Amino acid sequence: MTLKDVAREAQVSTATVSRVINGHGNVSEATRERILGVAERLRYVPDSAARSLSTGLTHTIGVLLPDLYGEFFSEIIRGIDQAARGRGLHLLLSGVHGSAEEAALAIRALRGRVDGLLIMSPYADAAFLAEHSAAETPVVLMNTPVRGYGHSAFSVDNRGGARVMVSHLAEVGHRRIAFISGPENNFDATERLAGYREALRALGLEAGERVLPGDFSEESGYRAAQSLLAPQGREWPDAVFAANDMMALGSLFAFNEAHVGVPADIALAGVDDIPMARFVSPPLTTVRVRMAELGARALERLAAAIEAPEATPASTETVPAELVVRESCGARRAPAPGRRLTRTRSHGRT
Amino acid sequence: MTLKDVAREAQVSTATVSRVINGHGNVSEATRERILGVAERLRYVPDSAARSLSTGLTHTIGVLLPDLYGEFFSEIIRGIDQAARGRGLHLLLSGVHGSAEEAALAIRALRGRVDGLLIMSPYADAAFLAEHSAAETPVVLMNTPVRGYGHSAFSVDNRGGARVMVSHLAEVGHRRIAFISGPENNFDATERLAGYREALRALGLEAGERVLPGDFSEESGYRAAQSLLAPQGREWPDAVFAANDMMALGSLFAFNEAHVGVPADIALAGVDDIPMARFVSPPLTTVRVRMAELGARALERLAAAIEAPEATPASTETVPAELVVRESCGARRAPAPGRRLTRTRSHGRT
DNA sequence: ATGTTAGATGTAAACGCTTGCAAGCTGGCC
DNA sequence: GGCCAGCTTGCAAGCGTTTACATCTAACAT
Repeated sequence: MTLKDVAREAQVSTATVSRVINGHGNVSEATRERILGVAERLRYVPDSAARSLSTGLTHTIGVLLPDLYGEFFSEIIRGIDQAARGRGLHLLLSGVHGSAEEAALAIRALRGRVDGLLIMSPYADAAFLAEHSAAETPVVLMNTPVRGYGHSAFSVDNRGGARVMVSHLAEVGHRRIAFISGPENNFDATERLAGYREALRALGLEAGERVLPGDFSEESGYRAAQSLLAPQGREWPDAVFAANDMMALGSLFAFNEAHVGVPADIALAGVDDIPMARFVSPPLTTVRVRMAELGARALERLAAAIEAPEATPASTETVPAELVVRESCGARRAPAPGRRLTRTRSHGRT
Repeated sequence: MTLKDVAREAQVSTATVSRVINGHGNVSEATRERILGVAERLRYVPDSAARSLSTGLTHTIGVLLPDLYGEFFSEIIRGIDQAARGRGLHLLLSGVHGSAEEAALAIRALRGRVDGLLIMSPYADAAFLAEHSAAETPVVLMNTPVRGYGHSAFSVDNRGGARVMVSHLAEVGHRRIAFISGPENNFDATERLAGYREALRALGLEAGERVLPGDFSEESGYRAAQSLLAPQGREWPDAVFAANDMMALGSLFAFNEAHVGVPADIALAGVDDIPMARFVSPPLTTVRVRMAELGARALERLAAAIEAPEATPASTETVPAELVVRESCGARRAPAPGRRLTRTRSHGRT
């Protein structure tokens, strides 16, 4: 069923049908209704490929993510989808796992398929985009190190989040605050580390600075905590701030094993607010980053840039991170009432 | 940069360029290389809208999911993406939140944009599809109650998984096995319930049958467990099998609160193997459903149906569910070594 | 009665690509 | 030398829409 069929059946030209379908004016009420009737009867649905070819618009935006795995990205996608739905846009998803080359390929393959690109990839710097994406395609970057190169960018305020956490720990009374860092080449990780250092400086706590290597894995957090407890004579810190929750959990395991009380003996905090953070014992104080919001806002901006490129100059925005205070940092004297996992008395059969 | 530009520059017709770009034979090596050179120099990238219009192929498949939220769907998407990437297919994602109407709209909007549809939606029954999707568009259903209506379908073996779990619980020695059910109108939930009942029957344990209402929420699991413990005179079951892990966790909380030892006093099991299942104490015995695999297989089938519709009759397949034995069911006498949350001695400040 | 105008509709080109068919060319064969 | 086969290339007609422009109609002003 094409436009032509409808036109023939309704005894009008394709132009008129097109006008009716697209709600352009200048069609008499009588014909409009006749055409609508025929279209309905014939179950006519416009072919979007043809439409795209003709108008140059796809009403689709490409989403490039480093991976489609896990809570983190599903949150972003959720935010993007919600915003896209509101604007009648479709989402073309592409998970770029490995190399820059793969990312380049993905971008190329999206050419002509999308009106704009939402990119989250460590490779997406200005040069890369200039090289691989069509100049006229609006691009919005998410959480990339690059800034101000003609593309809008949205980032989570990792640095600010880390600062707030350190301030909080200090406020609760901790002076020597250690940090378990993330992968060295990871943007989030380096920002969090920078925030940690900045805060220490601002609070005059540099003396207590101590950075332990980590790679965001639970395992690395576990090892970092162990190394902290190792009897090398050096004093334990008052608090351990892990660059993400998984490492904080790893540390928690290590502390538990060593019978080091959290937060009694050492306070603990992480970043991300993964679902598990609420469930462990003690519940983990952390920093919440609203990935869905980031996704939604990035899409909004991209949509604006598509509609009015001139009116939408490139900008860099930051999504705030919020402090989530639970018990692991020692701020709360009393544990939350009731339902917590480690209310468990040691059960049988051990 | 269009085909035409390349053709002009290379002094050949657009037909020849097209043949080279698409790797069709019958082009002399000399021209081929010249054209490739020009295309490279001009940074020519074929416009996919035009290509789609001409060939009727989009190399894109539409994915309709009930929601984009959470671990569950991100797993499916990951599986689909991986398989799609392997076949050079793109993914057009659509989260259908609410009504059947919304789903219909989404399907319509995808018309002409995709070569096939991967649908997971309670509304996607045969009549619905006949009504809203183009007859010539292959459709593969995921986890829907509908079967055998001309569309391929993939489901998780919820029923089998539940049976296996019950058998396992019985094997470990539990006779009275209670079940916390999921929402009544949920396909997964009803299948799991059916599996539970079947297994009970098969094992001659009907006497111990006891079904408690639940709705997949942690809260409902908590309440179910409480009602189980309520001193109404009725005996506790030996084991509680929750239709999903979240409810099992809720139950665990309730048992902990009541100082009922798991698995010493009551065994516990769930379904889903959510990440947290490994981390709680005792680690939760559960049934793992490989959603990524389901997604990947569904996509493979859809791709096959697109390439050779005739050679790919509709079929219904089931992705197996695996038993994951941890400690909550009482099967393991000794807890896993080392790193478990509740090794924690009760820490200070409580 | 004629010119003017605005609204309704049609005509046809364009969007960028693919592909069936035709045409040109080469060399080999009788 | 003529013919055929086979390879290379070009021509041009689509694919389904949109849209600038042209045309037509009727009402209205003069």
